[in-house]
Amino acid sequence: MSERIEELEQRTRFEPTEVEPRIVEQWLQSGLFHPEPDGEASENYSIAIPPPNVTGSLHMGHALNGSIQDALIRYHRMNSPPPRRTKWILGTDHAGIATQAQVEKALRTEGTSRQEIGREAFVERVWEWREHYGHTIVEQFKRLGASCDYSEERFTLDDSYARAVVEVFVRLHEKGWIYRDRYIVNWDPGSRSAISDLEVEERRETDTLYSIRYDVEGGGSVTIATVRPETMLGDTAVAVHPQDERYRDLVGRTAILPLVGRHLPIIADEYVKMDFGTGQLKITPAHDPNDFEIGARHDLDQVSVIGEDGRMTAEAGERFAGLTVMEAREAVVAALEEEGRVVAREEYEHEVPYSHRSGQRIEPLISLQWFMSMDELAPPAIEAVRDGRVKIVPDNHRRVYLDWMENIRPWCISRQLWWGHRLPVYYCDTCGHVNVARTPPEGCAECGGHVSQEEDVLDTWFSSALWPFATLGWPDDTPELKAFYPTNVLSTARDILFLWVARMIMMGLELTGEVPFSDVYIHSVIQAPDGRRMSKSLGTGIDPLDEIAKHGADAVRFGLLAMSSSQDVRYSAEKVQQGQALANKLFNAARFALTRIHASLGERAESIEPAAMPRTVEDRWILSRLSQILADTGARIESYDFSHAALGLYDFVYGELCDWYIELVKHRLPDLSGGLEGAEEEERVALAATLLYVLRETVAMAHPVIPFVTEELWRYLDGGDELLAGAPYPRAQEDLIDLEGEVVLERTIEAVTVIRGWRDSVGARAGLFISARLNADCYAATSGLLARMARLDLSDDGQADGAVVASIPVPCGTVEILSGEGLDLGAAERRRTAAREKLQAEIERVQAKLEKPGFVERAPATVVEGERERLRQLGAELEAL
RNA sequence: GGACGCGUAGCUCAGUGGGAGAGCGCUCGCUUCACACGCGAGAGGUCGGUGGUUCGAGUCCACCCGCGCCCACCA
Repeated sequence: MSERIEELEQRTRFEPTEVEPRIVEQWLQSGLFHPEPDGEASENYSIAIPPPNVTGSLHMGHALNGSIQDALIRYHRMNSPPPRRTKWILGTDHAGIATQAQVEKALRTEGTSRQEIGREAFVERVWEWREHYGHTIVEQFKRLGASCDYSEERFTLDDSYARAVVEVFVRLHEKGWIYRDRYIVNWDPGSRSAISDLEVEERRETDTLYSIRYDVEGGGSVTIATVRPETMLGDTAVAVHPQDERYRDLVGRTAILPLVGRHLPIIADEYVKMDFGTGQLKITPAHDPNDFEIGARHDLDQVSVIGEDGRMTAEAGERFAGLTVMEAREAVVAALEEEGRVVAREEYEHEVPYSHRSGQRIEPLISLQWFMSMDELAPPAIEAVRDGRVKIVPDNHRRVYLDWMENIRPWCISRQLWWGHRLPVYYCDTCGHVNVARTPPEGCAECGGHVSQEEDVLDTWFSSALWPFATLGWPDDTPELKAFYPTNVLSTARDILFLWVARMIMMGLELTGEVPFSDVYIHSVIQAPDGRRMSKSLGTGIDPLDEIAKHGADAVRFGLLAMSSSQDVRYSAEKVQQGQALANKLFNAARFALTRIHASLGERAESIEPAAMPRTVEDRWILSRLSQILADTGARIESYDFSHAALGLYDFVYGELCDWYIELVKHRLPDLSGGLEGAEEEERVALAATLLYVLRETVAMAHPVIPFVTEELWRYLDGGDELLAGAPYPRAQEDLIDLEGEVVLERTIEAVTVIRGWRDSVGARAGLFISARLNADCYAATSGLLARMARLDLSDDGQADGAVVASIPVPCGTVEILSGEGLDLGAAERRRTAAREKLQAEIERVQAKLEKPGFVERAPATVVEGERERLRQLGAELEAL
């Protein structure tokens, strides 16, 4: 036996920690993950990874999406013709707010702050941070076995990427779609920046709803309700509904704002609900998005009483200026109480906006920001999804996408941060002209005066929106772009469908004229085992790297794919264990086959080529099953049905290959002992070739799901130097499908199961005191397999000795169990009775069905005949007992 | 207020209008010469509820109950 096989024989289990680092190294050395940029995108396959935050580390979502994308990439790489140009575009996102927050936190522990060290030093610090922590997650992707193109790692702040960002900004500004405006925005006091609508999260909270009486000039009063009394300081009107009979007389008159004394026009606007509260509404254009709109319609003043620091401004008046919003609320209520203006207060449950980034409560306020209009960008992106150029899987998300896109609003793209792409906007210090330019201008285009660049940076999602093409060298017409753009699929979780996916589609169409990907696959969100959100702060997080260390990357990948579905799922440790078991099982099956073949054929074993050479019914069966699972697995991966792809592999390896096929053929490969006859040797060689063939195809088939164990086994099964990652994906062989062979084997399996059950129930020891007799058909059909599998002294009709203890009907005929010494016949009788009762009940059920009025007339003939046949069979079985 | 989705074995979940499934857990038995990350056997389900369509419903329809999630400008 060769050294290689001897060494393999010693390894009784698959040890991921030993194997994985070695295999990763081989893959990286091979260059297989880096395709040369040749050909057209239509003939190549590519995926752009959703770029993880540069300072992030691998969490369960990355691990799942990594497993999904890698399964797709590996499958398509194996399926593409050499040189297998399949590219998984890799890179990280600078993640403005998140990264800045981390570095700020670090600065705080050093007792300083970004304000203290200044912008330049701060940005310097962030780059250092990035150098230090920015590659962690990429290394972690390697541990998962992700076959990204590591040789070309992108970063959304790289110079070339920044060029793309500036180009886009300038182009869209020239078109008039990017503009500057004073508008009410979601102000996040936590990050001291505006954030987009999508970064706001509504939380249900209970507050006090105050009813406050404002006097009306010339007599009378209005009563308004608010949960935010502090904002009354910024009221500039009171509104009622134009059709509201009760208040018709009030419209046009003037209310007096308590505490402040400001004169508030009483206006009519259809926004006001007549049936809610008093039907009288205070209008605060500077601190409420609705009021802002109403204010615009009626040309009302905007009085900003809350500042960007979350404190009351001077405009709030001396008594309140400088107070926090909450302090101001108390103070305002107290002051109003004093004047006797609070007429009611009640508990009130409502939605309160919070920043998704900082967790702080959003302060809507008016601010000068940059916006991107969606009016021209959205329609083509809607059309692309409507007409199927972009397919969203599963398709129930299609509607969600379309609904959102059809009601899309301008996007606030400026952020008051330091970490990110600074807007390519240069304000003239002299004339105030706004210069927008690809390169910093020498001076103002209007007056030649000195210019200063905009302080704000762009929303991170602005640069992310360009990801599929900016990573490939756009705006230049590079070979990479030609070879890999558009990409094939974008795989992500639901939560960034609008934030990112929709924007990529819009930007892709506008800037490249093509959809950035043809499929969007929306995968599950993995929750903690108890159903809560998986999060570090809740303590519900499970670290995928811990799981990889414990169970191996194959196990984690298998588990994640197996548990994923079209909806959110709870993390299942069992599925990971199942994956670990599968990797080990496959390893041992291959190990056994290889060592047994060598033991059985000696030198000859070295020269056996894997090939389908069926000699027996079980050979025909496994080849047939193999061909079908090959077709199924490919189809499942292509249709993003990863769960069934993974579980189907498990079922095949366990339920068919190992439990039955290998068990069935063991005896045909006895240890090399005594002389080998020529014919006998040829039979063994044929079996060895078939067994190796089945294993090789199985291993290759499973590679996209469990790449490590399969790559490890490949060198034993293929014989060449080629890595499995670069080998062709096995194809289903139509001519090996053999339904007749399958039927015979399934019958055999049923018979064996029955006999084993008997032996188990009577407590007989293996092979002792029990034998069985088959009728002739049954015996012939199974070619004696039954005997070996059931470890019985088995004979065909009338040949075995002993009294008949039981006749067991199996699909191919009847098995008679013959007694021997030591049988517990009482147990046998009990079992027989139970079986009889079960059969009787089943017969009655089927009879009732057949006798039911209308069944015979209306049900399809095949169904009726099937039921009758079943009844006959059940009757025969009962008879036999 | 709208949209989408989910209630199937103790747990996590598959399930195509015609005989209720898997993994794990549980019980019993196996140191059977690949694998105890293993092998064999078994227990355990009024398929959330009520109606309807159908010869036939876990599957289709309606309503109800419970749960999740997304969108949304009612103070």
